[in-house]
Amino acid sequence: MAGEFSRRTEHLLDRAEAICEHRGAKLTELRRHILGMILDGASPTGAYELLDRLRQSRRGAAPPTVYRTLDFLLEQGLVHRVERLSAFVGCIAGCTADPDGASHTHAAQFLICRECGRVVEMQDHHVSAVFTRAAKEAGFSIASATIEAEGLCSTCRTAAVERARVD
Amino acid sequence: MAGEFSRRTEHLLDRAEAICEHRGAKLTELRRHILGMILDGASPTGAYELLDRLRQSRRGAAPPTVYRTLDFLLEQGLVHRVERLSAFVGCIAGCTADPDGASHTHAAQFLICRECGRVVEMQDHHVSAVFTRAAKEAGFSIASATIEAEGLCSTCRTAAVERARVD
DNA sequence: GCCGCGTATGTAATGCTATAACATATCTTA
DNA sequence: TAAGATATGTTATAGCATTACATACGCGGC
Repeated sequence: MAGEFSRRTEHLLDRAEAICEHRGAKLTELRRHILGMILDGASPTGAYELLDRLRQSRRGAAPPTVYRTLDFLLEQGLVHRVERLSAFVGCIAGCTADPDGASHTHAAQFLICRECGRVVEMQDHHVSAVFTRAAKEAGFSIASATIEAEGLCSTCRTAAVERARVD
Repeated sequence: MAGEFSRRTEHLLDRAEAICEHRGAKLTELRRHILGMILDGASPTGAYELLDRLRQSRRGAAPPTVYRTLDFLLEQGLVHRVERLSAFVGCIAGCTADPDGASHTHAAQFLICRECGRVVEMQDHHVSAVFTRAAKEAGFSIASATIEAEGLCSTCRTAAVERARVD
């Protein structure tokens, strides 16, 4: 089964496995397989798409198979959920963290282009820090944050401006 | 039908109606009814809960009835969608905006308490501004942003600390 | 070794959220 | 009043997620 994923993905999987082990958690074959599919994907992947692909090698796979695995990966900070897409992406920071490091949560922001559908991930610490601080001032302690936006990526914005100019 | 909602809600509905009219949009009876239910609710309301309540007065109501109306209200900036809850809350800023004012979008942040389920809405301009600027630096222009968090509200946090102390 | 327990996965059914596609009604304005 | 635009009704279906219970697997203590 080795070589099933890209070299980069396999490398990340190895690191993720080491991180889990260090935490007393197990990146089982199933979990590794699903994390691999997510990491290998160019864009966020839906649970049922993961299920379809999983079924190619695992006959009896059903929704709980996938959702339980996703819960595990989310808990371990190995993947993010993009709320607006109900889809999942790998968390590179989570997969490459120092096993001795403390926190499991890696703040990320997602930008979704309306036009081309592409999703850009940002890891702007300042953005999450400002939000965390504002929440704290309201007496609220954040366990996990969702920061996402829909709009136009630079390419599509340029194209839109161009179209407007021609009209 | 007047007096169906709280005084405050009826007032907001009147303002929302004026705003729509000024924009050349119509806050029809159906739209007013659904917006009223949302504004009257203490916490975010799901589409199917709105549907159930709507059916008490409108026999043939079906999911599209509600979702189309929600689309309209979202477009007009009269309600927000809380992604993590798949639920809707009224946008006070949107309902009380100056009809001559420009933008329809009012940036809001939502804090959802894990313990008590309560949802706090913040309108911290700085938070959204920082996010918008960070996105812009990545070449991305934001049309609409989602900024939400799950965690503990001040009350539940205090209670949790108390419990920990006793143990 | 094997028993018991905790963890992980299999399996079937169901619930919740949202949209597609087409029909009908209402409103506007020329 | 006819024509077009907007709003709503109606039926069906798609997509996302969970519940509940059964089975298998791994591992420490006896």
